[in-house]
Amino acid sequence: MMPTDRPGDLFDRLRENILAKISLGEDEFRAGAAYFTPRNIARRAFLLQAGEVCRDIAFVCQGCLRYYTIDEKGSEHVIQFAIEGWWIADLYSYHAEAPSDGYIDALEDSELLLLSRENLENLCLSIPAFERFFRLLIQNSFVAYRKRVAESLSNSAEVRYLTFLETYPELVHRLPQHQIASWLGITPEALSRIRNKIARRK
Amino acid sequence: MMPTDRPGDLFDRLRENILAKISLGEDEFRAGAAYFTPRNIARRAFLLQAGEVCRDIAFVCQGCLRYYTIDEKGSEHVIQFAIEGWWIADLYSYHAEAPSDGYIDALEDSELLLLSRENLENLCLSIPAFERFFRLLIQNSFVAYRKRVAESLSNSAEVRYLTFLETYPELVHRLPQHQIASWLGITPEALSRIRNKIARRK
DNA sequence: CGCGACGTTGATTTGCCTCAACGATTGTGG
DNA sequence: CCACAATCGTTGAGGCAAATCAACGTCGCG
Repeated sequence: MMPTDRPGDLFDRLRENILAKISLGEDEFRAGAAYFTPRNIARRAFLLQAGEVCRDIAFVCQGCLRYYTIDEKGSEHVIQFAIEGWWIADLYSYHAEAPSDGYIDALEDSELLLLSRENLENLCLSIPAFERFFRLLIQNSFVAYRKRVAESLSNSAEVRYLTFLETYPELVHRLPQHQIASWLGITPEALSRIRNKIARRK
Repeated sequence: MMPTDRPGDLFDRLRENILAKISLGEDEFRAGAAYFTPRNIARRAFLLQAGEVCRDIAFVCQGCLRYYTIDEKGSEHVIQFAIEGWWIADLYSYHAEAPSDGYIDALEDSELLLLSRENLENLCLSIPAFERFFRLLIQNSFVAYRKRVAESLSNSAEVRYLTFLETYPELVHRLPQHQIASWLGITPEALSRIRNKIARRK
């Protein structure tokens, strides 16, 4: 079904997300939305596995996904979470068409809008405002990762956890603790003790 | 002096850097180069200090700079180095026109080409190929930071140092060891012991 | 020359990991 | 619908990597 045929709830969230960064007429938005492909994905299912080329950028309409890597000892390391209103992909693999070194899977049943590389290309050509949107999107992601590097160089696990609580309050009660621990770069046991310590202080 | 008046050595490196990513006629390049301002900076001098707004992106023609933050205990943490052919700025501050939380200073006497925000804007408007160039630049930086996050989550200081050696061999003999230690997120003493250990192994 | 910057080495401490065991909850197949 | 397994969070004991604190040698430079 064409998005122009119905102002579907799926696309409402995309519209909101895009209009927050750039200004765009409803006609242009609908034309742009046509480049996206809706897709549902079940909890624990993979959107991307290491070795594959990342074919799509995913916009999360509903649900929760993560991008993570596995090291040579077999441990998972969460690089990114994505809930409603977030974008997720392995951008390196996506643009270079090179095999990804990580995995994207769903932590909850999720509804996505996918944008393939060819469609992104055409979308940006036909509606230049989208070029600007995606530049801003990458720019913001870049800044976020740089902050994370600075944070991890400067602070203890406890401080990093407190920063996480402040920065992503909507994630705290939604993610299993061991996933948060992985994102922080510590073990679940360590996070448990940190939480215990913080609770005792109050 | 206009860059069109002489094919100055300063701009040679910029040309090389840009042509490596996009294709551009010599006329367009010269027109673009006119938006840049040459600037020399002495060792230990600041290009940016915390609290200031980052006014320029710097392209390094010659020399070496670093971007770093200072935590509440007064310790420095190097986020990025930049030698010839690299770009450096606090992009967040630059685009948001918000006060920076870090410092950029010169580790060696350096020659730079500066690009202000207004000039970047005009440059991209007048020569669209530059818009693409800077998008690619940010994209690559983004990917590099993401790799660094993954690396720091997965590996010990020793492995991270070995990765640094492989990834930036041109930096190893040029930077003081305590700067490398700071970039790795360890103390100079720890790096000294790691180097000692590696040397003994061989 | 003398001072500051830099790298090294040693002794001690500490933050986090590892391994192990244990409840609580969830989910699933018989 | 229950029984059993798997998942998740917690707690304890012991170990290790890196921090901290301190001392010292070397070099380069004003």
